[in-house]
Amino acid sequence: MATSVTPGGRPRQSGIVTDDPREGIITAAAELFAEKGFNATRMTQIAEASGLRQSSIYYWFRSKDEILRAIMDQNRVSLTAARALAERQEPAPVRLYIVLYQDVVQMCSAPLNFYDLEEAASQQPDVFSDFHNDYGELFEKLRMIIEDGLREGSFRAGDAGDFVQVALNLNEGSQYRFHSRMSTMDDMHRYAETAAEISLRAFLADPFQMEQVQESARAGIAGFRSVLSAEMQPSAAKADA
Amino acid sequence: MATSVTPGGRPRQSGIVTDDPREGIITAAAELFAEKGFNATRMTQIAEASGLRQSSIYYWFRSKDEILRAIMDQNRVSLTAARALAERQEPAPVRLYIVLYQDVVQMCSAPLNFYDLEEAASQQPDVFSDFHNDYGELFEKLRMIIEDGLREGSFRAGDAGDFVQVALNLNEGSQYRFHSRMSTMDDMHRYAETAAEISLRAFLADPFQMEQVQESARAGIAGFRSVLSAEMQPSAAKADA
DNA sequence: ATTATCTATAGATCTATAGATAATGC
DNA sequence: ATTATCTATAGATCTATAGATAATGC
Repeated sequence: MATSVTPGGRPRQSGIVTDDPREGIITAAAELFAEKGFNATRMTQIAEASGLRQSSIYYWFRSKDEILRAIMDQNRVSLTAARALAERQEPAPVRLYIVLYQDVVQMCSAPLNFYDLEEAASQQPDVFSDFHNDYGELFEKLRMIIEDGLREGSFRAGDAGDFVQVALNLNEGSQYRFHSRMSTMDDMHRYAETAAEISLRAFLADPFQMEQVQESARAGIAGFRSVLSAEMQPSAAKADA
Repeated sequence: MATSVTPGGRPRQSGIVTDDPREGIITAAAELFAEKGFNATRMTQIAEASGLRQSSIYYWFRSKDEILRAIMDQNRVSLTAARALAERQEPAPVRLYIVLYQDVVQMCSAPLNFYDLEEAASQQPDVFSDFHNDYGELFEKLRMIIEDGLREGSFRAGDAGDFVQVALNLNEGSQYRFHSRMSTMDDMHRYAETAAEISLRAFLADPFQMEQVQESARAGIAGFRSVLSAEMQPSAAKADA
């Protein structure tokens, strides 16, 4: 019902023709949200960017929030990585590095500023309930990995929950920076490595093992991309209800 | 002109009497901004909280932004600590720890979410120009301390600018967390120590010296409070122009 | 006369709805 | 008849201004 291949309808004033108006709106909105933030983006701007008049957006989406919701669905949190890694055999530090790295990459390259999402989620708990669930699950998975590491003796003594909290605060602070002043993909990946490294150095029982950890993690990430991209693509496969 | 001791004027509908309405508005606004953020706080709410009608605020402040500005002036960034420590004799790691710790404490206990301030500053560069200046200066002072440490050999090799960036991202991500879910003063200080420790562990050439660094830093912070409170109180001394 | 408040409202801005209109396909 | 757009605008919300009003002090 959503996706249509030109069955009719009044032509657009702008002349722009599209296979999938819904998708076009999502793309345009995502870009604008990334640039200005959700609240500061106007429906008029989204409409203009997708070649429609303001009110025509409401033919495809019930509200501005529903657009946010749709974008969010396309950008599932870095849970995928965390789920897969939580129960793997590799040493805890390597698993932790991979998840933290992926988390930064995912948040930085997502169209939405994490804090904006969080705000929307707390203002409308019903519509965005899975946001909190996902966040909670990510937190728990990270905690599990850290507890594994504590048991193995690869992390220094400390409260696992505190470790998770600090690492996530660093990641979130990082994505905020990257969202407000954009830079290249390459810089982003470099930075994601730095951020993951910082957390790990701070947690490792023997920080001098950092290089080994990083090396294994890099290998892991490379071998992991296939798994991730396989699980992350349902956005392309979904259309109508 | 601002401060007045009841010289007349129409009585308030609320009955509430104040020595210094301006100050009352600032306090009420600060609390609301902290709770809901700047944009989500309404002039009506500020008015209600200070016992006035909405439009009466405009007798004391030209605009909502001017209230923000006034609050900001009372809460000078943690530059004070950075300035004082940048040129001290103590080892670089100790100085870095102290500044990072103070930075977290200051931002977490400030009425304003740092990111809100930053947004206001970038939307109105003229009114908030010193915000960017201060941020730049803090960044530079931190870089200097880290470069000192690199020269001394107390930090592992790396780009000083990257170190500063990561440490600040962690601190800012932390203050955001503390601003959205409030907790006790005690928790905050404990957390500030954790955050400073994380950055230091990640930067130290020999992470096993962390305990010594922390011990010296704690002593330094204690002996430092007098200096800080002496320099931080001009907010009390300022009244009219 | 001066000061500090009040009430009322202009004016700006934005989301969302109502109802008209211009295509297609039957 | 159905679909997808359009134009027009209601309705909500918020900041800021205009002008009236109620105190004080001279």
